[in-house]
Amino acid sequence: MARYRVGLETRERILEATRTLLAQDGIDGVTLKRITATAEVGVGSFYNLFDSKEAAVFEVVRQALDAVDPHPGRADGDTLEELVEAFVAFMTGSSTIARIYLQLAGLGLTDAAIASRVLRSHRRRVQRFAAACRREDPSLDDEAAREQAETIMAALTGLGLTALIDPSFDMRAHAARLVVNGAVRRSAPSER
Amino acid sequence: MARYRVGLETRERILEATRTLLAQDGIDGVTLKRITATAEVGVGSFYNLFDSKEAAVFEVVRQALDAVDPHPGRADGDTLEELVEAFVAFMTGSSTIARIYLQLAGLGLTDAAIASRVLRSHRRRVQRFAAACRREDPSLDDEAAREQAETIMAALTGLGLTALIDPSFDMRAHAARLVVNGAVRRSAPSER
DNA sequence: ACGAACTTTGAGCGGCTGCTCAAAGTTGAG
DNA sequence: CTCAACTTTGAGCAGCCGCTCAAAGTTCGT
Repeated sequence: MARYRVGLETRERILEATRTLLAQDGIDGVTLKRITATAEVGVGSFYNLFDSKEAAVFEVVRQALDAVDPHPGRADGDTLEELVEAFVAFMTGSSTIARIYLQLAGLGLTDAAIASRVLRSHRRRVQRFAAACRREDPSLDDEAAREQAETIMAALTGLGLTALIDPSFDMRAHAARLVVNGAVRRSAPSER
Repeated sequence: MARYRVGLETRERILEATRTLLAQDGIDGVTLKRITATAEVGVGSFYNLFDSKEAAVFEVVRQALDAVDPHPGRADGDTLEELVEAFVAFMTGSSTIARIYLQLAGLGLTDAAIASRVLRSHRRRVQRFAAACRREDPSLDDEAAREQAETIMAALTGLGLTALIDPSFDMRAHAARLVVNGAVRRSAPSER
């Protein structure tokens, strides 16, 4: 849509404004008026570059979901520690985007379109974690590795949510406990 | 506000309608028109019984938060298994209320008023879990028990979120793994 | 420097929002 | 049965929402 340099810059300003407002005030705080005011752009310019308000929000959200994965290029290689650390860093460091990510997951509870986007990214991440689990403990079969990955990821998500709501919560310490003697211990004794 | 029998019944119908809509369509799906239409009540009647739309939503939400605690009367006594099972049952069983609960946590990310309500209920629950942890393993000091409780609760919240978004996710199995050989194992070896 | 392609602008549209209020109807204690 | 207290009703208000469009301005290959 944007072909000239100025158009692309305006597009970036709009996305940046949308991202800021999403993180600051949540999905309800994002109105067209506020986006265009923050981006210092006329309402018409917005519709030159995006089909709808929803389109801009989705674009921000897509970028947010992508940002959760460390080393997206490296096909295989991240260790479990790296993956966990990357997730913790994402939650505690770039809390702006993390807030969007978690609020999105919440919205997925009642919006099927959002849910499918969240789930797709979630499943991709489960695979990365599962692969790391198998590298850590080759005796695991595919299914066990996947289950272990689901558990650790769900736990990390919950820890992140708590950390963002409660500033005094030390997510890194709790995540470390999970990994060292928690759900993803190296040699799972697991008797049923 | 409501003093006559009919008034109380209308109040209940409104709360029920609000609860249903909140769970079905999320916070954005709840409009005054839809509430009053679902409850089969005039708009004016609504404002006889509630100060604002927000007041009705908060009331539903308060009830939802209270519903997370099992045996609220029993001052001390629930075992860790009971607490975990109650949380799992809440998430998988009464998914209507569970959805409200989790979406509320998401909203707490950007709304300070909601955050403080969520945090208060969260902290109360941490105390119950921590007490259960100490009963399980009396060698724990207060601080260690609290941290263990925070970890297991955050993990359970994350598992619940995943379970509500992904219907194929078996929350009970994953929660069991957490408790049996996970974050809350009975004798914490914990070397740093 | 020309001029087609691209970008900017904001008043205004239709629609939905939460909410008010005066008039009519219902309840239930005495 | 009486009647004050309580409840119901919905048209309508002010205000915000996402969005359109025609006119004016800017960019940049030629």
